[in-house]
Amino acid sequence: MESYSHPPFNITIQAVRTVSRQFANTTTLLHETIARQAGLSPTDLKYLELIIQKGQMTAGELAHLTGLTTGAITGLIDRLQKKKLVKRQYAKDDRRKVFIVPITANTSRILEPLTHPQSEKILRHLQSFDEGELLTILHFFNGINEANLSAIHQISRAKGGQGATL
Amino acid sequence: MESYSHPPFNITIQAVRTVSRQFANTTTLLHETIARQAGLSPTDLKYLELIIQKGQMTAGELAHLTGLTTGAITGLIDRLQKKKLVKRQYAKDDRRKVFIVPITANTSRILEPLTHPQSEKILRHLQSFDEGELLTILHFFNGINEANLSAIHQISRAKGGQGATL
DNA sequence: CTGATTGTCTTAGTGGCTAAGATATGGTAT
DNA sequence: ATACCATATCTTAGCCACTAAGACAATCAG
Repeated sequence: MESYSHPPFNITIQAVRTVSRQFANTTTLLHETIARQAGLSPTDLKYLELIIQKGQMTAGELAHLTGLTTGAITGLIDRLQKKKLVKRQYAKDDRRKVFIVPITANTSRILEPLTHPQSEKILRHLQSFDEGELLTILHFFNGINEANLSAIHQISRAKGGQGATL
Repeated sequence: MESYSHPPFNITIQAVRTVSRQFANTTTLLHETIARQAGLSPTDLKYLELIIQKGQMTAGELAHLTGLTTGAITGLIDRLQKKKLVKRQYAKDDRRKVFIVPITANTSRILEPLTHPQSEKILRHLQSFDEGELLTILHFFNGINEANLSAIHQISRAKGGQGATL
């Protein structure tokens, strides 16, 4: 009887759904905690990370990417600039455009102490899996991400289709 | 001697980190999309889900759980009550206390059409894994969640220790 | 019964958001 | 060049959820 040593399949599936939801929750909460500790709002940190990840971009591109209005972007840049985490750089070829340039060194100095221990812990956890297991996890995430993106697209399309394009 | 470098291994680990971050992002974005489509703010939906998940509770308990002030909770309940998604129920034994009772039927009617297709898709994805693979995924999530919670606790403790207890 | 405590609501003030329009630059047709 | 329209960002007014502080009502302790 394998049911002695193995929980029923459906129960395991339900367990995965539960812990993956918890993962989203704890990850969001950790992000907010880090932001508050870094003296930023959660959204400001989120968009700062986006700027760093995508590299320098214009205010308009960021507005489109985040789904925020240009007015909100102006305020966002103002706040980040005051903290020396980004700077405005006016384009030479088109002086209307303003590039938002991340000052990565300053951001790292603030964030790294907060994230480093956690990052190491997760690395060790990941190293406890073998290559095949990691590929399973990778495959799991890829499927969910694909489903999430298509659901976002589909639901947005149903009615007022505006929002972030992250 | 550092020659035991498995070339693909570190790359796979990095890939898992990337897709798990994307998972958090797409999940959050999907949640916001669903909320907007349901006529709720993302935070209102988040807290409504919490009320449903934990079952009925008093306003003060919700305030403690979410990290919001009691004033914010009053506003939250007002908004959800106006939409008939929760109701206030004054405790018999202590008439200061107000229980927030979720009206699950109304919430389901609004949310289910939005979430059902996605839920089915994810179920099918999960069913494509065998039991052992699901247990691997489960183990992965459990480790991360534990690390996240301890990091939240540790970072919060470092300075102003206030926030949600979700 | 009195005074302190508890649980929720109310009020005033703050901050980030949107919508709309101002400002400045760039592109195009004549 | 000139006039005109388009584009990119900033500015302004108003909104809404939040916090902080305190009001109010119910409960508890001596």
